[in-house]
Formats: sequence, structure tokens, C-alpha cells
Amino acid sequence: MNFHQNPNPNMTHNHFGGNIDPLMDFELSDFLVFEDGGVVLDHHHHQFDSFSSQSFPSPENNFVSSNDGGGGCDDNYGCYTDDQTINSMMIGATSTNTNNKNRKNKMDEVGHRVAFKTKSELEIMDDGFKWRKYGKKSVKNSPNPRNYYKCSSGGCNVKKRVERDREDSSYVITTYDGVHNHETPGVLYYNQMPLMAPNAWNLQPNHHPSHSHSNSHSHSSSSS
DNA sequence: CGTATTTGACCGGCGC
DNA sequence: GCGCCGGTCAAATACG
Repeated sequence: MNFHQNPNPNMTHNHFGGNIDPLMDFELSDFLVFEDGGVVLDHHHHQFDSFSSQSFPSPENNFVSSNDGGGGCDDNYGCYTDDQTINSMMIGATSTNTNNKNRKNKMDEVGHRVAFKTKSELEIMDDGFKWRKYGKKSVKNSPNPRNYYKCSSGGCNVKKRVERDREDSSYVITTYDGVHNHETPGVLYYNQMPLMAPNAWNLQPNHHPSHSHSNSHSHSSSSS
């Protein structure tokens, strides 16, 4: 809780690439990124541990998109691997899933999806944004509940989903939906990123001055 | 008192 | 058409 309050934004801002706060047992194990509903997984394909910083393989070439198989594929959003793919990162960016049959454009509206699988006892990792929890749901295949967060920033409708791994409750799967269209409330320092978590974060907040119709107005409040 | 969080209810989609 | 599942909202509550 109260992870949104950063008394000292210039202090050690625990991030994926920056300094890991010694307090939290933060350990990046898996990192999946998929856009436009593209599902990424490797497991028995490749071990993407080479592109530790900028050499991202073309997802259209090396990744399996809009497909599933091994790993824990259960959600309608994607699959994630585990086991031996530790310390591997997967970036999937399917250039608009062309074969989205009747998959509805739900994901298309979102346009961005990032999933992190980390080994942490705490699911609340301060990524520099303020998140307001708006729901909790228990998934059928998972003994652990799933938490839904929404960006507290006005105008920004990025959603975040946090759930623990079905098999290993030690792992936390955080899925981000959407792109922040505002500056980070806190000071985000991802200049160096000596670790494996590259500037993947950098490609998220594409500050596009011309994008005004992203994923906002979808269905404000149709219910009630 | 204000704000964030909690928990159940409600809704939409999909499968059968 | 009904049931299941996942996602979201909203009233109530807890906490600061």
C-alpha cells in the first residue's frame, strides 16, 4: 500500500533496470511483451537471453504470436513460460495480428500489452506510476486472486493486472495494458539499466504528440 | 474528512 | 438459452 507516495523521488527508485531495492526480493525472471494481442512464448523455441539491452529480435521472425502451446496459457491475453526460461526476456510485438478472426477488437483498442513475470514476495512494485486498485478476482485455474489496477493519472487509462503464478506463488505476473500518455509522476531513471531489463520500458510511453485517440473512450460506463 | 481500498454484484462474451 | 469465466463498477469500509 501507499506505494504511490514517493517522499524522495530522487532517491533509489526501484525499477526493473535501475537499482533494486534491497527491501524487496525483486528478481526478474521472465519478461513478456506483446502487442495487439500477440502472444509470445518460447520455452521450447529459443532462449532469448542475448538481447539483453537493445538487440531485440524481430518478433515476427522469432516469436510465436497469437498462438499458444506450452507454458501456462490460460488467460485470453497470453501465455507465459516458466521453468527453465528463467532470466529470459521475451518481446513480442506482432504488427497488428492480421489473423484476428473474430477475436474482436478489444485488444486492438488496447494496442499495448506488457507482461512481467517476476519473483517477488511483493506484488506491488512501484514502477513510477500511481495505480488504483479497482477490482480483485479469483481466477479459476489459479488459487491466487488477480488484482486489477488502473492508472490514477487523469486522462491516462492504463490498466495493470497483477496475479501470482499458478504454480509458483513466489512469482508475480504483472500485465500492463495500454500506454501512459503522461509523464511519470515520479522520476524514472532508466538511463543506464545495467541489468537485463532494457529500455523496453522506453518503448512503452511513446510520447506521440499526434495520438489522441488511443485507447481512451472505449466504453466509459455502460453499466449501471 | 478525504482518499484509497475492499468486496460483492453486474455485465458481456464464449462455450456448450 | 443457460452456465461459466473474466473484467469492471460501485457502495461501503478502512486508513491517513
